[in-house]
Amino acid sequence: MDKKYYLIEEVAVKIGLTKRSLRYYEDIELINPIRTEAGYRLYSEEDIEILKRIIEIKDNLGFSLGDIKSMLKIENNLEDIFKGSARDPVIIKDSIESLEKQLEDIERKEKSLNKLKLNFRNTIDKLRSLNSELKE
Amino acid sequence: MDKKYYLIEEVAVKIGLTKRSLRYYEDIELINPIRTEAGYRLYSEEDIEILKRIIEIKDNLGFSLGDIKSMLKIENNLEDIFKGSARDPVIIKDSIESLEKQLEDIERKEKSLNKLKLNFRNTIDKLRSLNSELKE
DNA sequence: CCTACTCTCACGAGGCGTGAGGGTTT
DNA sequence: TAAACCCTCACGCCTCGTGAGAGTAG
Repeated sequence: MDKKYYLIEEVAVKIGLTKRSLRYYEDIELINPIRTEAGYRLYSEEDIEILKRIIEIKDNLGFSLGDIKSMLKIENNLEDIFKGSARDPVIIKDSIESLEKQLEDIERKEKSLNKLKLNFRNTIDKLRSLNSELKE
Repeated sequence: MDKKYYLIEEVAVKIGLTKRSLRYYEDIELINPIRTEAGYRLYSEEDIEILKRIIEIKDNLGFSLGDIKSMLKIENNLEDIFKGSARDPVIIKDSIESLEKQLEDIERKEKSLNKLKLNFRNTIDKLRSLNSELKE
């Protein structure tokens, strides 16, 4: 099971961030690529998937890199739990609660977004029919 | 048809912004309350509704005040169109296009949000069943 | 006279990076 | 030697405000 790894430049090109930003994302602990002996960053496929998710969540939704960092942290906790290394019921309970809170947040967003969407659709429809009226 | 108007302090309390922010929102042309002779801001019920929407869109969705400003501007254009004072087909066409672009944006957001939601739900479910397993 | 309003100038925190410069690896 | 990497320090821009101070209205 040998893995493929990528240097920072390849990753930058692949996902459309600057190398500088990739280093920055590491500074703020969003991502943690392994290193060569000499200290060169080596990004795994998995790292790249995470980066793509980060970009999607950041660009398409209203989340800051800080928000995303907490999400990822929770995910890491979960991995530990599922792996069996952290089956403390208290931790599990806390995790569930934390996730539920975030889920509520998401659902609130969804509601607002839906309202906005209907609003837009409505207006577009009205405009369209006005447009065809005028053409008659 | 006499309207009710509110001074800045009342509005601030009512909707949970500072007076300072309300003035700021006016600076950046999000809102435009009328004034008394002496220059005091007078907010109408309608202004307050707009402010509430601004807050919802800003807090619950990922939109900046700048984004919101463009949305409101488009809405104003639309009012003119519907009132019949701007029935230029070109303007109508442009408005439709602009709205469609924003709608696409919203739909993209919706998709990402939905993905995120499913992800969260899934994880919560897994955690819950793990939790009840452990209790046996 | 006190309070609420007006304005303007300026500052500030947080988010998201970027640039330069000097050193090391391939 | 050139190109790609490393690090650190510092700066910059944008957003979203906030604070202070001086003047006017009720």
